[in-house]
Amino acid sequence: MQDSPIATDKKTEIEEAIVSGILSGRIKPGTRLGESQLATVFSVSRTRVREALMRLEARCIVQVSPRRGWYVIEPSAEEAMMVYGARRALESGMMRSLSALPPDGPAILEAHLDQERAAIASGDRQRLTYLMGDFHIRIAELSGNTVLVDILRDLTARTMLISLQYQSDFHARQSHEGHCAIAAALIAGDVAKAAALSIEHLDEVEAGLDLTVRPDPLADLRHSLSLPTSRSCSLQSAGTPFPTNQGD
Amino acid sequence: MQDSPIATDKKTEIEEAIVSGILSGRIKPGTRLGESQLATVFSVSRTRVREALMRLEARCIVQVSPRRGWYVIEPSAEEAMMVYGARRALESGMMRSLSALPPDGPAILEAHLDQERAAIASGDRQRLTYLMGDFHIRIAELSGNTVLVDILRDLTARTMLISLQYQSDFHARQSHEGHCAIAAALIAGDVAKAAALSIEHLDEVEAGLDLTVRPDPLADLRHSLSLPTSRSCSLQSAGTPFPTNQGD
DNA sequence: TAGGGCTGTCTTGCATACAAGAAATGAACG
DNA sequence: CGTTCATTTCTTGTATGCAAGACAGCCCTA
Repeated sequence: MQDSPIATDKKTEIEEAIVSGILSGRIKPGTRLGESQLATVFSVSRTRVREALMRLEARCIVQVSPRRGWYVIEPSAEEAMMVYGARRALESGMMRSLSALPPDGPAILEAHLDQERAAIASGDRQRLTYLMGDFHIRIAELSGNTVLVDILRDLTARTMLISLQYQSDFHARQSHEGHCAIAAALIAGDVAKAAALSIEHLDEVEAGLDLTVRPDPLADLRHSLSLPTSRSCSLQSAGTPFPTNQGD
Repeated sequence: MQDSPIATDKKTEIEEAIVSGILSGRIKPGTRLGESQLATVFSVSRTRVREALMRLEARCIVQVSPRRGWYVIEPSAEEAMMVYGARRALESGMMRSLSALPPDGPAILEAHLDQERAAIASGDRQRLTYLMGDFHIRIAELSGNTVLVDILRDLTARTMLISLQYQSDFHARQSHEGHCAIAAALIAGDVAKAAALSIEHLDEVEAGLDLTVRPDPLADLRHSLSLPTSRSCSLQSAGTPFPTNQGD
């Protein structure tokens, strides 16, 4: 039951399924999201699929090319830098506001870090990817501010797309250590240090990207040729085109 | 030209018109937004209206009550505090990242402050309301980070709804002075001071609200009775139900 | 008069049909 | 063989129709 994640109400089912796919790295930037295909997969009419896609478009997660199709956003280098910039501003500011951690805060952080360690040990990369992004959301949750959580959730989804597009290799251990340092500072109550570490951490992750070279300079051309992106997207023709139940 | 603002593409026309109405205070929290009415006003079918409303729902600006109707969000006191909290985190973090202002930054800030002064002098409250929120967006624009701008734009719209619902009286002069101080610190290059002033400024504005008393404790009840909110919303029966062209 | 149920009306929810456009295909032609 | 143009197919864009539900008003009853 933990596969079809949360399984919220009918209304946001499709939206959440797509976001979940992105968050766990199953759906890549540039993936085509055909209305009819999704309608078939979810056994609904195009109307509801469109509504979900519209909402995702408002969240800057998908994009429609008029009369051509819906595609998961392929963030440009500029957009990538801006997303990281926004996260630096938001998260550092958030840290500074976290002077009083809730009583169970340390335990929550420790539990999450344990999960990260377990994922590293087991080599479950999809889960690790998800956890790495989720750490920051965990912290936002500690603030008790759901507005902050929602904003950060969207930024995390976009970050995931950026990583998939520009990250040459994933320094899981380095990221994990960054998380540990931030958590330690927070638990120690040193919010200024936590803020500084957050900026540093995001800088590191951003530095791990290769933004100077476009990962797929022929992306536009490929689109005109209707080739998915660089590799197959598996949404196009596979028997189970939308593996929402994959992963943990 | 500043009335029907931007008048972007056909696709976001309805959405932007509603947001613009909120930003200038013409549309109040709790206002009912009937699909058919909007469809008539914009001379389109309900389909496109629904799409616009869905996008606005994703931005936490409107809300649908199943089979009853769409309403502009009436932020709860909790949500109000969280929005201000998010803005404090975001804006203070943003200030600290603004070490290098663009060359025309000071001029832009001064020009905006002049507009605020002019609006105060002329007593054009609608325009003043709009400008007060827009100041913060101006600063985000100085960062050159459109991601930040978009996030702050949505938060500003929500802030506007909060103000309309909870602000007993509008201390325009005090807010203006806060803006002046922030601008001065930014121009002087003292980002830490600008960050501190931002938090202070938002605290002041939040303190100006009356969050302890629900402005309309019977809101839910009224809804069940299908009375708009507390007063008439003018969208229901007026001849020109949706005055998008009103205001400056 | 107060309460309960029925019915009419108005709303959104959702599916479907068709229009409009883009891109791929293939044929004709130089 | 390469190019151009018509056609065919596939996609989204938009409107419309009908179903489902909520609410208001009314009548009926006790």
